[in-house]
Amino acid sequence: MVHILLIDDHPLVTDGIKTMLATQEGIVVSAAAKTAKEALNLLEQSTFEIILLDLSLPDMDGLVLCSEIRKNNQSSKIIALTSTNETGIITQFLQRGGNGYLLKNMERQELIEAIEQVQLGKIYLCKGANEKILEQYRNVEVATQQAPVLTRREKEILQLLNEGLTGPQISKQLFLSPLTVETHRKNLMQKFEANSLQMLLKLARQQRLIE
Amino acid sequence: MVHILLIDDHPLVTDGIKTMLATQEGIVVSAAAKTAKEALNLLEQSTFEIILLDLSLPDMDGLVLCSEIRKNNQSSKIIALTSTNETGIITQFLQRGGNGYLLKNMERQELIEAIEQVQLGKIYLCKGANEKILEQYRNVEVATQQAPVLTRREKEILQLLNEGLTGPQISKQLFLSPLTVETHRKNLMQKFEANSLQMLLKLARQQRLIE
DNA sequence: AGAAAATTACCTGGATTCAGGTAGTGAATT
DNA sequence: AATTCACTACCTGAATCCAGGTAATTTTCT
Repeated sequence: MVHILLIDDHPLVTDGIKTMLATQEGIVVSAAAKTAKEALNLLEQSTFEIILLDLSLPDMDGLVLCSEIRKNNQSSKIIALTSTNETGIITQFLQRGGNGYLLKNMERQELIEAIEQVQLGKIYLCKGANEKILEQYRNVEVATQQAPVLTRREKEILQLLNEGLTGPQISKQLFLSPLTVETHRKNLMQKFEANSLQMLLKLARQQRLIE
Repeated sequence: MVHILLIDDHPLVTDGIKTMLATQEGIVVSAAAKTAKEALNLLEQSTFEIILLDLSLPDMDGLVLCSEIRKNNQSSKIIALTSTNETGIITQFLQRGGNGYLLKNMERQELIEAIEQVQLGKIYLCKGANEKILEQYRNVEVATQQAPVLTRREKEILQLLNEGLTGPQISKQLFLSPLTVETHRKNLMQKFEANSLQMLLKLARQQRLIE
């Protein structure tokens, strides 16, 4: 049996969802909260496989609540309920460990599909949200030149440079001479035709070699 | 009637797809090419609503061919056919103007669904590809601390630093003393608690203040 | 086995960054 | 009128980066 916690301050929405799921076998709305505080209390007492979370709550930002829930609970699947598709919200929600994103005017069938998908460990986004995410890729300019071929060591050092480490710090981490790290850095910059570390990282990022 | 150009050097695949679509009303495979060269020739002579493109061709990288096709043709919808789901390939394909991404072992139903979706101007990704894209969002850590408040000048300099300019280069561009730029850089690093330029840019990027 | 590529390490010297200050000017706020 | 903030500019000294090399050892490929 899949147990659901419903977090929303609009009775209309909670009633609607309860009705949608009433006839569905294997799924039961076993608790409902009108505020973030209430929800966190409920989560201390019991566990739920699915959490349906309205992102606009009276007492706390829904995104923050999502992070809070994730802090103490890695297993529950969190599905956001919102009224609008906004790229920034969607990406932030995903970053905070959300599993699904639905508009409140969804169909019954979509809700059930979403619950099933996230149960399987997948991410479910409603059509609009999915498209917003994909659109982001369109506006990135294509790297004009070929990405240079890097050796294993070079990739490794590029990675560490990108994490903000300095040459000497890297040399300690990899048990290498600082001079060796510098040689690799120099070769990287030559391959990318960069003349500063920032430029190197910027170019490598454009080629999707890091981050 | 939807006209399809099929670009693939494996007879098995082209035959399979032709068979899949033979019984489908409103869709016809009206040309097939085994190489990129052939494909480009065909595209000079006629236009196609849909282009099914194998990304591993003998004479040209499929991604490059995708860009080539888009250069002279904004209206055709390009659907990639591949054997593997690789994040880098998927994102690059989308950036180069691709519209759909399918694995070669797809079902007939999925192929038709994909063709319909891209015809409507949407992007169709096979399940695996969609998941790869979404996974990317997971690995971005959420900014833990508050973004510091920056002054106008600081934002400006942060921006230029991010573009890969060095302190002295910025000073020339803004008609400032190099020492002044350095002061701003120093203040920025203090505000972000960074101890290197890369770290500063990394943190600022996490806070979505740049890029 | 031999060639090519990768990895390691060093040298020199100039440029830039980093960290710790101080200080004057102008604009906005209280 | 006094204070705060942003912007400007400077000083010192150490650390790091950048650019141009050379060179020995190991790994990888043919």
